[in-house]
Amino acid sequence: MEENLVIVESPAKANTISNFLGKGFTVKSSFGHIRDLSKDNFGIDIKNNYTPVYIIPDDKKKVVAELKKSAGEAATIWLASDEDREGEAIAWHLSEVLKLDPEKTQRIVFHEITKTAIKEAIENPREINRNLVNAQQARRVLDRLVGFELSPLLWKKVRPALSAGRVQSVAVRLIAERENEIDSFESNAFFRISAQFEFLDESGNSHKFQAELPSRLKDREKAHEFLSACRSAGFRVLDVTKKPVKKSPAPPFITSTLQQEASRKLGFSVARTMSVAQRLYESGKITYMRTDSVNLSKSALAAARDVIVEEFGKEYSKTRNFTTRSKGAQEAHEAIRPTYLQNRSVAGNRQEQRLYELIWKRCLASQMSEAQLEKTTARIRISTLPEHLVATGEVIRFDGFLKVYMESTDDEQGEQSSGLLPPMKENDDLNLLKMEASERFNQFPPRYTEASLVKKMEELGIGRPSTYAPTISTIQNRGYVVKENREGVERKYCVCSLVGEDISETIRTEVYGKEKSKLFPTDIGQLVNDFLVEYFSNILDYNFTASIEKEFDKIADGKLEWTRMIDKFYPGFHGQVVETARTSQRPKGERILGADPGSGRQVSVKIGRFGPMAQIGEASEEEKPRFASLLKNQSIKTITLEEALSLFKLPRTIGHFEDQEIVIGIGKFGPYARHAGKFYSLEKSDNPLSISLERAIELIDHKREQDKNKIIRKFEENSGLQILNGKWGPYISLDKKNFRIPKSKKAEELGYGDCLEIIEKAKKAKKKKQ
DNA sequence: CAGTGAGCGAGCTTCCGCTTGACTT
Repeated sequence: MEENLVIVESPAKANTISNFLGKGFTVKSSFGHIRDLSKDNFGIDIKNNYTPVYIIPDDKKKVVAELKKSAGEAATIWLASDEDREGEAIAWHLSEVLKLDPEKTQRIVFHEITKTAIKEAIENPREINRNLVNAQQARRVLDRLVGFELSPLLWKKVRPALSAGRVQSVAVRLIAERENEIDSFESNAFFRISAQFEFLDESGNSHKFQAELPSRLKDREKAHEFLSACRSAGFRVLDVTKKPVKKSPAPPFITSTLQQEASRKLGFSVARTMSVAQRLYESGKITYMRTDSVNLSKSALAAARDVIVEEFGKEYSKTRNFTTRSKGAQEAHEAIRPTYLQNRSVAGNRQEQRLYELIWKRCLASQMSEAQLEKTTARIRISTLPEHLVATGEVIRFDGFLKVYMESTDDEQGEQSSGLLPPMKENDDLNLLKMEASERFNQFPPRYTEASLVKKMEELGIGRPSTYAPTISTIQNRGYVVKENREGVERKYCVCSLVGEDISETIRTEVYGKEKSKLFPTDIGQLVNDFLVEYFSNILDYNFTASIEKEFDKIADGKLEWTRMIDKFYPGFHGQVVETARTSQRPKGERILGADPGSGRQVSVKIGRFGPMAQIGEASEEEKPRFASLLKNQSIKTITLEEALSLFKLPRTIGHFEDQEIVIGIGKFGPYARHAGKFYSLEKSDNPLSISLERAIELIDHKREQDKNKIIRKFEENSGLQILNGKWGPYISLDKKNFRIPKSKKAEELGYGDCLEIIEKAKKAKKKKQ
């Protein structure tokens, strides 16, 4: 009989700890929470003082059974879940579900997975903190009440299967409001002056450098005035100042910063980052990847120091302890770092290697010296004008942490780093080579990327390291938000230049507004957001989470009873829901675009039962209205009358191919081309209103080619049986029912009998399950 | 599997945070 059973949350952690503890200890994992609220009747007995009704979900029954068995065989059970609200709740649920004897049960915590930390934890056990558990119950119950009251209201008022919640609805709000800001943004033009100078040093060597006018000029006229005044001017150095600047490294990664940097530097989505990190964690290469703490263990600090001194020298090492700045942080784990800092790279696929290297660099850099820079500023006097031009240069005196890592920013127009300025001094004369006044425009506020949304959510204290990626998936799956690229738009701008005595003007073009992997609200997202903000401004408030977190803290401190807190919130909120259900109009987001030139009837767009649609005429009129769905990339907010009218031109015949006509239309699955009774989906870049016959034929040929490759084998014995190539590899299809091929078998080598055997087995297995 | 947009009513959807595999056509 094993003497000790230790229960942690993650199986990978269980493995590591097991090695530290050795004989006499069995370490098992709970795989996170083992119980949750039932889905029936909120899982809360509201009338009975909000008593939670907990159940063990089906996929956790096996784990629980195993833990029960092990617990029964152990003399002492050590509950070693994380030291935060959720972890404490997990410990409590374990003690309840496993019916643990308090005499035999110990609660322990550790923040880092090292032998000393664990030994220390075992020597200092404590009891389960019921106040902390109650804070978690309050959190859980409140989220359930909000989510399960608001979502059905949306089913009733907007569309089935929608959802709303404390976290996701605020995330959607951020994106919707940013889009509104961009819509109402007015771009102003102005002019910027830049000049290229030549400086001749004492030996007569020529140095060229760039200087700028710090202020903007209002318009083209002012730009011309400025250049004219400079035509016959002399230029002289007014003064040169040098200033040392220090740059410090960023703290090591936590979940949110890892997601941001992997997005900027590697182009990973947040979900990709988390799944690659998970693999690195499971193979023991990095510490836990869902964390909000920037803390590093003592052993990691020592290892970092050793590696830095060895690789770069003593002067590059500077041990630092970072403090966590985000508010809601619970700090149950270390920062994300390599388990062995001496490993600069690891085995694995390309993505794993790149992410690991990023983590290694960031962690190491955090323990390195500041970079020392010298910033030089030269002011240049213009003999004919009171304004000064300014040239700046920056040189690195000591690179420090920059040797391994530089944090990126979300700014798309990065500052151009200027190098060293020429060795000029006060009153030196300069030759003007060229001066330009270039038209610029102020930028609309940036749209969110997945990663910058995570950053914003973290600032607001909304969501947790374990939920950032799933939340972002949810709001996309519900159709509130889409991640898209946008083509930029060409814009002309004016450049006036002064060379010698001549002032000339040219018009150039640039592309602006190009977007890559940005989050856009959909029509339904905007509609739902407007509705929720109107009727539930308290829940959608950006500070809602922060203010209830304060209450949870009071509960955790034993100063507030959790059911009292819920009772202060729920009756009012429930009344709000009932009242909104009774009084609010079904929101349609209708917009009237104008009149149909043909019939004079009203043309409008709105959200219908099946999504955004355009409509000619009104339901009240004698003649029935005509309807057409909007295209995927069109929106109720921005569609024009002309665009709406052209939707009614579908379906249309665009020509003939193989003696049959090709008809373009929009169906259940989007735009299609129909030919000889078969349908061919148009691609995203194809516009159904303007697609050419050639392109449509290309799509048909392509599809035919694909279908040819799809079939791996056919059988004479039965034409309904085929081996096909699918998204997840080969599979067997029998009369449109599909069956998996066991991994041990090769698809090409399967005979008719083999297929039937596989099908029979699959059918039997299915019966058994039921 | 590609034409929908009236209204009714069955029965379904849904939250946030902890964790991983199982599994899809």
